[in-house]
Amino acid sequence: MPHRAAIPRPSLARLPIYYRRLLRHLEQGEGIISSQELGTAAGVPAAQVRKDLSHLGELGRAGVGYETRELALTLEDFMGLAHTKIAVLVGVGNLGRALAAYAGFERYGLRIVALFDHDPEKVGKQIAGKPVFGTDQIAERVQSLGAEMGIITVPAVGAQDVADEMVKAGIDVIWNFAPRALIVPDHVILENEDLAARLATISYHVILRRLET
Amino acid sequence: MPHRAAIPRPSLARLPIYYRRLLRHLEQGEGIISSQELGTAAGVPAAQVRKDLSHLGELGRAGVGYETRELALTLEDFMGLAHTKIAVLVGVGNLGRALAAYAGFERYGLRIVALFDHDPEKVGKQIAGKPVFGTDQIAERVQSLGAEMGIITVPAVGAQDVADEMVKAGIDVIWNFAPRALIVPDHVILENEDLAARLATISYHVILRRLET
DNA sequence: TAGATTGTTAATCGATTAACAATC
DNA sequence: TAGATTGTTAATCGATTAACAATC
Repeated sequence: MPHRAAIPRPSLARLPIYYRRLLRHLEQGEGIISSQELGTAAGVPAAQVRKDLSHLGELGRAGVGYETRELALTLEDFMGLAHTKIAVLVGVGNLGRALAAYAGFERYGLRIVALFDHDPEKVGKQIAGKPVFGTDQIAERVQSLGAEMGIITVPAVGAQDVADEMVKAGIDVIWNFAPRALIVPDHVILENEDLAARLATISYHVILRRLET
Repeated sequence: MPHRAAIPRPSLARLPIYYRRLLRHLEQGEGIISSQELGTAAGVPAAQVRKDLSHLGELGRAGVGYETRELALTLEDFMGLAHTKIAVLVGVGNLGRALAAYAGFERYGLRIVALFDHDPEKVGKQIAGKPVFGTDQIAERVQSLGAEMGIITVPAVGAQDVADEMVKAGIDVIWNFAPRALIVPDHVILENEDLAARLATISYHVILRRLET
C-alpha cells in the first residue's frame, strides 16, 4: 500500500499547477525541468517549489533538475488522478449541468455517475449522458453505484438536507457549491466552493480599485 | 471618500460568511450577535472573528456584542456589495451560461452586461437575457458599456488571448475560470477559480480516505 | 574542474489563538 | 455589583523564503 505523506494545504493546492506545467513541458518534448520554471508557472519562488515537492520525497537531481515525465507521474499518483472516483451530483440547475458536462473533470479521474433533482420534469431524463433520479433515491443509488463523493449544487435552502442524505448513504467526501455553511460529522471531508462568497471578495477589490483611481 | 483598510486575505475571505450569518440572524429578528456565534458559522474561534472585524474599525460593544443590522451594513459597505459592478463574460459554454444566469451574483451587485463567444451560432442570440457578441468586439463593447470586470470561461487554450484583449480594453479585475495560469500586468487583479485544480486536491483526499479504511 | 541545481536548515514573515484589561 | 463580551496585546503556530552544503 503506497505511503502518502502529510502535506500543508497551500502546498497541496499548488501541485495541480505544477502538474499542468509538466504536461505542457512534456508536450514540448522537454525531458528536464527546474524548480525555477515550475515556480514561474505557479507564481512562487523556486525554493517554494522544492519545499512543496520535498513533501513527496526526493524527486530531483542536484545540478540537473527534475525529470519531466517522472515528476508528472509522481504527482499524478500522489493526487490519485489516475484512479476513478465515483461521484453523484445533486441539483441539476445551470451550475449542476455545467459541472456534469465538464470534460476537464474526467481527465482527473472523476466519474459522475448519477444526477439527482426533486423536479419531476427532470427526473427520468438524461443530462450530459447521465441519468437524473429523484432526490428520494440518493441513499439507494449511492450504495448501488458505490459512490464515494458527493457534489452539491442545489440552492442554499436545501443544501444541508442533501448533505445529511449523502452522509447517511456513506459518502465521506463532499464538494459543496451551495452558498451555505454545512455541518457534517468529523469523518466527512467537506470542501466548499462558494462562488458568491468569492465574488464578494472580488467586489472588495473592484471597489478599492475604483477609489484608488 | 470612504476609507478602506488593508485586510489580510484570509480575513477578507471570511467576511462574506459572517455577512450571510448576519442576514439570517436579522431574518430571525435578532438585534444583537456575538463573535462566538459568528465564529461558529465560519468554523473559527471567536477571537478570530473579533480580529477580523477589528480591521474595519471598532464595531461592537464590550459586554454586549455586535448590532446585527449595523454590522451587516458595515460589511456590505466594506465589500462594496451594494455598488453595481459592470462585467463582461467571455466563453459561453456550459459554465459561462451557468454563471451568466446565476441570480446569486446580482444580489452582490454584479451585473454581467454582455457575453462573448467566437461561435457564430451563438453570436447575436440572447442567453440568460444577455446579448452574445463576437470575440472581436470585446474591446469596443467593454468601453461603450463601461465594464470594469471580466470573467473568463473559455477553454484553457484561448484564455491568455482573452485576458490580453480584456486588459487592452482597460479591464483591471479578471475572474478566471479557465484551467490555465494567466500572465497579466501588475496593475490588473487576477483571481483564479480553477475547478479542475480544486478537484485534483479533493482527489487527493478521496484517495487518502480510501487507503485509510 | 566550474557551473548548475537540488534538498534542507534556519530565519523571516504573517496569521491564528489565548489571555485579559476595559467596557457595558 | 456581577456577568458578559469586546478590542488588543502577546504568544504560538505554520508557511514562506534565503542561504548553502551536497551533488551532479
